[in-house]
Amino acid sequence: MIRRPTIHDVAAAAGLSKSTVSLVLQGSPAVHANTRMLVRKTMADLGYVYNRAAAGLRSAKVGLIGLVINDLRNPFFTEFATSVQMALSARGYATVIANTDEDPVVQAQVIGSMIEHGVSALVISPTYGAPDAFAPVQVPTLQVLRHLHPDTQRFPFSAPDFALGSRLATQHLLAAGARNIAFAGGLPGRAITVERMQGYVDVMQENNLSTLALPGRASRAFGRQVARTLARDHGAVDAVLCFNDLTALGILAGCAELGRAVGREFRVVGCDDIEECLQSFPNLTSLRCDIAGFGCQTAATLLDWLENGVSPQPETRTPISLVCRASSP
Amino acid sequence: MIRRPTIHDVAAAAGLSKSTVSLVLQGSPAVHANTRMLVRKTMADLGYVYNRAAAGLRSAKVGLIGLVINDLRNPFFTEFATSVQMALSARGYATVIANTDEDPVVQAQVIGSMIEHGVSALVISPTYGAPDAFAPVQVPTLQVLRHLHPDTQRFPFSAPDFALGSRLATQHLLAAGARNIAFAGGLPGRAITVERMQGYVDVMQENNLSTLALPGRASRAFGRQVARTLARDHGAVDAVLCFNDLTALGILAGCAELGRAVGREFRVVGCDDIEECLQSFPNLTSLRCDIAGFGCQTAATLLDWLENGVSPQPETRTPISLVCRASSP
DNA sequence: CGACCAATTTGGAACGTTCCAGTAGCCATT
DNA sequence: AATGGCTACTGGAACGTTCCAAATTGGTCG
Repeated sequence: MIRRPTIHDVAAAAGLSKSTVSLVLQGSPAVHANTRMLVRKTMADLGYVYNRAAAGLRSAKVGLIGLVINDLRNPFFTEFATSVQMALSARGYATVIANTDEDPVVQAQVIGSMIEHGVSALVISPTYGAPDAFAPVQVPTLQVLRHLHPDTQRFPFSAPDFALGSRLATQHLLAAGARNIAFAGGLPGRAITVERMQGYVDVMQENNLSTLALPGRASRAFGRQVARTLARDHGAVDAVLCFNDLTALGILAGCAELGRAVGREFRVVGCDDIEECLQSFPNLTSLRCDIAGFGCQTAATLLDWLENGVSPQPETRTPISLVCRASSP
Repeated sequence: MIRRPTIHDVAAAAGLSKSTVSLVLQGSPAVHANTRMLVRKTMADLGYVYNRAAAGLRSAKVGLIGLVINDLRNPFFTEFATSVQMALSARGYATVIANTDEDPVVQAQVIGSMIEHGVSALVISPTYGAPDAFAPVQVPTLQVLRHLHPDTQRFPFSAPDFALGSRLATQHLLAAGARNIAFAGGLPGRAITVERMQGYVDVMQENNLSTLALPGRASRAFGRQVARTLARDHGAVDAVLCFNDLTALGILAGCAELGRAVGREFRVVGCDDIEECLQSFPNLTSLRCDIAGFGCQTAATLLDWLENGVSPQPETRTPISLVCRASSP
């Protein structure tokens, strides 16, 4: 493995000074077009590659952005992470992605490591139970999807408007004729659970209907279990609104297993509108929050902050809409 | 945002030289225990954070590892990527993850960007159609899951033994009584498709049975379409072996839609054994390749190469086993 | 007491870039 | 012919580490 050529080698080969080569790298208009071309050609000939670490040392910006995700295996977060990463990549930034698996210890470690690597900014979808996770952070940081740190001035927060979403979904179910609507999934006590339930609770109360919450891990396995629980203990329930699509898809699987039809008699609505909603049977009604768009927007906001100093709004809510499909006709 | 303290500041505050502080940082046994403690304490007091970029400049190793994935949205690859990342993270390396979305242009760009960032090594699950993608790579690089670059001496290859897997699956279906077995999914002509079909084709020929291939994108949507095609045009087919689990799950959804029972009369087998196999209805028989374990092993192999100079085998195949579930009793 | 040794600590030169304060050359203006 | 103002380029100091050779300390031995 031979030493890779540096700016000096390029300069020497082109008969110029390293400063001129550096200017070319930065696209400075001060260098003559001919010189620029000569430098470019020399670089290509020598197989020169830019060393960002060295550049960052001097200019204190490395073009690296950290993305910390609490559960990367969940397709909702995968979609978010990939869209952020691809948007950043298109703007010339590299993304360090890390999965914390909802573990505060891992999260602290990962954030520390990213800071050591000199990331210019962070996007964090935090794990609960680690309120001090943001403590060591000095760089611009966005908290997304989950509102953990109270100081949204320092750590602007953005997420889809889940409360509105569950309101829309509940109204839709009522309009379709359902009366005994349950809410399934979401660990009890967590802010995100409260938020995703909010609209449901409000609308049910406005209509003097009683609520039924079945809290639990927002997974397929739990959804499947919910299908059984409902069939056994809550025969009157005629619709379920779910914390997320995974739970809803689990319920669909559970109903298939029990031989229970989903549709007119028993309606299921998910949340997030992951791609699979279109591929399940029956197709799943869901709340579309355009997570890919949300990811792109997150990337854009961050770069605007980083490059142009435009401070983001302390709190942003993006729109959410209901996509009606066969699981709740 | 104030300048963060450096090794010099720590040294000054502790009344020592920067060299001593550096030695402490590297855990050198040459420094006295008391001195070490003093330095540690001073660092904590000042809120010192290590600057890896600067260190890497001198020592030419940054502790960054690049992970390039062709389709991060596919749960199979997500599982792989997260397990690699978490294994590396546990050993103190940070991981730059990028999704190429099967786009050779994006792939070339992200590999270039990673090299600029000075990654110490790369793990690439490559996109087809970009045979020169590895050209600019000077660092230790593993190609995983897909065999693209022929020079496995330079770019060692490892993957589960898919050909063996499809052999096992086909034998299982034959033993269960199926005779008209189709193979669904996988883009025609690609090495990975040929490989995943290999065992199927071999076993069918050994038994003088004719094969039926239904090539296509290995997605849920395609699987669903396959279910329709089979019902309409190939009534005699009594079992399907799939390129991957997504295709198989799509078939399950398609069958549910058509009201066709999956089980004794019509058997479905997937490949990869993603988590969802246990949550589908009916539960999906699949080929377990322990992708999480494969990810950990990949990380271990890479670090062994990087840290101890142990060159990996040019080609490694990891075991694969059949997990029999309700979709093919 | 001087020499020698081991255990610690230290100063300065890298590493590959950017940034700043120039310099050189050229042309137009006085 | 001197001055000023461009444009294009340049030399050297910085950035925060690591690495190496060398210096310092405190013993021990003859």
